[in-house]
Amino acid sequence: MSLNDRKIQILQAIINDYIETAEPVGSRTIAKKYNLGISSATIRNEMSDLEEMGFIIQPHASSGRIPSDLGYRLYVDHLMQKKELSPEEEQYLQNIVNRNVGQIDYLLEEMAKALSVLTNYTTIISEPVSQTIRIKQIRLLPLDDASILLVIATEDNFIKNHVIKMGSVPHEEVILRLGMYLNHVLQGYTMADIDADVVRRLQRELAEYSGILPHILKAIEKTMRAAEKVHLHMSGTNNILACPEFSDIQKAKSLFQTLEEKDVLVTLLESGKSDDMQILIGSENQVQSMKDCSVITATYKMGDNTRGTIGIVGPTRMDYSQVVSVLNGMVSNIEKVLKNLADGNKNT
Amino acid sequence: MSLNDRKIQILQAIINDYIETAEPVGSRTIAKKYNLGISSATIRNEMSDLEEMGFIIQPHASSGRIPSDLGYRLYVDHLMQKKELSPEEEQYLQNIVNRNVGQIDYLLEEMAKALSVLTNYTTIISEPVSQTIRIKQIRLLPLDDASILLVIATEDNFIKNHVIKMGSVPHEEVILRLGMYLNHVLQGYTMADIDADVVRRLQRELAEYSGILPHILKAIEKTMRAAEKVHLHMSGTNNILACPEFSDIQKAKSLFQTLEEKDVLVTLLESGKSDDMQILIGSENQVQSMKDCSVITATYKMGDNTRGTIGIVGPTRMDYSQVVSVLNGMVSNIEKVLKNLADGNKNT
DNA sequence: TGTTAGCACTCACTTCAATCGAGTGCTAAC
DNA sequence: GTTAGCACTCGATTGAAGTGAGTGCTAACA
Repeated sequence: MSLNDRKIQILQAIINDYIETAEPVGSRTIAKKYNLGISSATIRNEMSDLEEMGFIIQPHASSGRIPSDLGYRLYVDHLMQKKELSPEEEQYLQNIVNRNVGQIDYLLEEMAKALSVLTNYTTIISEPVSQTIRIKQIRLLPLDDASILLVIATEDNFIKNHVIKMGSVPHEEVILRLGMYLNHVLQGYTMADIDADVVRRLQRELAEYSGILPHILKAIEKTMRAAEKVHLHMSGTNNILACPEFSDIQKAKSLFQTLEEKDVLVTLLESGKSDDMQILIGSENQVQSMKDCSVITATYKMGDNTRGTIGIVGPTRMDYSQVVSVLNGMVSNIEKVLKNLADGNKNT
Repeated sequence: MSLNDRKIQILQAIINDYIETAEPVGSRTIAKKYNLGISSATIRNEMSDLEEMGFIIQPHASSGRIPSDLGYRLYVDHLMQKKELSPEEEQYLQNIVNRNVGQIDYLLEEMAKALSVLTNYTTIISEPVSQTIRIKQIRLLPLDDASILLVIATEDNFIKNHVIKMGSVPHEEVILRLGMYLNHVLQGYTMADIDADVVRRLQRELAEYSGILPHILKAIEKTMRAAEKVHLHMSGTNNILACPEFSDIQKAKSLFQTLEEKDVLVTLLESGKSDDMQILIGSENQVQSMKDCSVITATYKMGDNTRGTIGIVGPTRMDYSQVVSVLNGMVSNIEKVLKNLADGNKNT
C-alpha cells in the first residue's frame, strides 16, 4: 500500500477541513467540497488505507476521520504550503515593533500580544540571553554613606546593577580606584573565568581593600548569575478557552497550570533553540498536559551569541502555515530592531 | 422588619454554607447543620424576610438561597470573624520571603505564587512604585566609543540605567565632569521639577556641551518615565477554572481576557491604594467581566512614599476571612523584608 | 403572637427510550 | 479500479416521566 498522490490529496483535504471546522471529516464532505473527481466511496476506500497507515484516526466507529499526530507531521514536513503575510499583518507587526523601540521588555511584551492576536493562540517569548555573558565594563560608584553601586555592562550591552550595602563606605576616591582596577582585570571575563585563581590574585593585589573586596566579589557573582535568568512574556492564554478541544474544563485547567510553570516553559523554548524554527506536534512534546497541543518555536538572534525564543502554543489542530508565516515575519522584524538595540540603548 | 439576631445567625449560616458548598442553601440544611433551636419552617419565614431585605437571592423559585452582593457586604463589614494563620501557613510565607531576599522581582513572583497556593485564588502583585520619584544621584559613564551609560539612583534606592547612543563620544574626563554637574543640579528633583526653566538653565550653563546635552536630557526623561511604569506579577489564574461559577467557558474566557489587560489590573489595584485593605464585592467592581468576582487588595509600604499593592481575585463566594488573614500575614512579612531592602540591595 | 407541622406546589435535574443523521463498510454492478 | 446502493453504527438530540430539594401557605399549638 503506497502513499500515492491521491491519498495525499485526500489527507490534505482532511487536514485542511479539520483545521477549519474542528469536526471529524467524512468522505462525502471531501467529495463535495474538494473536486477530486472521485466519488465518496472511493474516498472511503482511500481513507481506510490512510487510517491503516496511521495518518488519520476515527474517534469512534461511524464518525469521520481526524488527522493523527503522524498525519500532521507529514503535512508539516511535506504538504504545507507557505503562506505570505498579508500587507495588513505585515504593517501591524511593524507598527508594534517600531512603537516600542528602546525598551526591550515592553517591546517583547507587545510582540507577544501582537502574535497572540494575529494567530489566536498563546504566545510565549523569552528575553534574549547570551550564551556566554562576558563583562565589558565594571564600575563602582559611591551611592550614599552605607552603600556602593556596582554597575556591570556585558559585551552584548546589557546593563546590570547591584547595590552593595556595607557598614561604612570608603572614600569616593578609593571606590572609584578600586572599580577601575577591577574593570581592568575582569574585562572580557565570563563568570566561569573568575575562578579561584583569579579571586586569589585579586585578593593578593588588592590586599589593602580586604574590608570591602569580599562584598564586591559576591555582588559581582550575584549580578552575573541574575543576568543568566530567563525572563518570559506570555500573552493570549485566553485563546485556549476558545478551542473546542479544551471545552473540557479539566483539560483546560491542567494546561493553564502548566503554562504557569516557568521551568517547563523555559525547557520547552530551549528545546527549539538549536534550529531556526521547530514544530512539536502533540505527543512529540513530553509534557503530559500539552499532549493535545502543538508548539512552534522560532529563535531570534541579537548579535552573535545572544538569542531568545518565541513559542506559539495551540491545539494540534492549529493553522500551522499561518503561524509559521507570522513567526517568520515577526522574527525578521524583531531582528532588525534588535540589531540597532544591540549597539546601545538596552535597559534591564 | 428588623435585622434581629436570629436573622443574622441565619444569614451567616447561609453564607458559610454557600462559601463551602457553592450550592444554594435551603432551610432544612440550616436547621440540621446549625443548631439554631428553631425549625426549618421558622427559618423559611426568616429567609423570606432576608430576601425581601436584599441580603439573599433565590436563583429560581423552589431553590435554596444564595447570598447577594449586599449580603456579602454585611458579612464582610460586620459578621466575618478574623482567622489566625496556622503555624504552617505562617512558616510557608516566611520561607518564601526569606528564600528570595535580594531580588525584588523574584521575591514578588514567588509571593504571588505562594498567595495563590494558600488561597486557591488568583493573585496579582504590583511592584512598589514611588508616589514621587526623586533623583538621588545621577552618573554618566563612558561605555564604548559610541555610547554613554546614564545611571540614575532614585531616593528610594531603585537604580535605572539608559545607554545613550551617539555618533562620537567626548573624552572620559568630559563625560564624568558633565555627569557630576548634572548630579549637582538635579539631586532631589522629581521629573516634574525638571521644567523648562531648569532645562534652559542647564543649556545656558552647559553651553560647551551643547552637542550631547540634548541626548542626555532626553535619556533622563525616558528613564524617569520608565521608572513610573508599573510591573505586575500574576499567579494562580488556573484556579479560576476550578470554581463552579466559571464552569461556563464563555464566562471564564472573558475573565481571562480581562486578566490579560494590564491597564485594567493596574486601575483595579490602584483603587485600593488609599486603604490598608479593601474588599470589592461583585458588582461593586466596575469591570463587567468581573461582576461575579470579588477583589481583595492590600497595600504594602516600603519606606515613606513607595508602595505596591497585592490583589486577590476570586469568586464573590470566596473565603473572605481566609484571604484577609493570609494577606495580612503576607503584608507584614514583606514589609519586614522590604525595610531591609529599602536600605540597599534593590535591583531593577 | 410567634412557632411549628403538614401539605401542595415548583422546578431543575436525571433517566430512559425514541429518533435523527452523518458517516462507515461491504457488495455487486459498471 | 470505480461507483451506486444499502444496511449498519453510534453519538447527539429530543421529549416524557420521574425524582427530590426546596418553597409558601395554612392551620394548629404554646
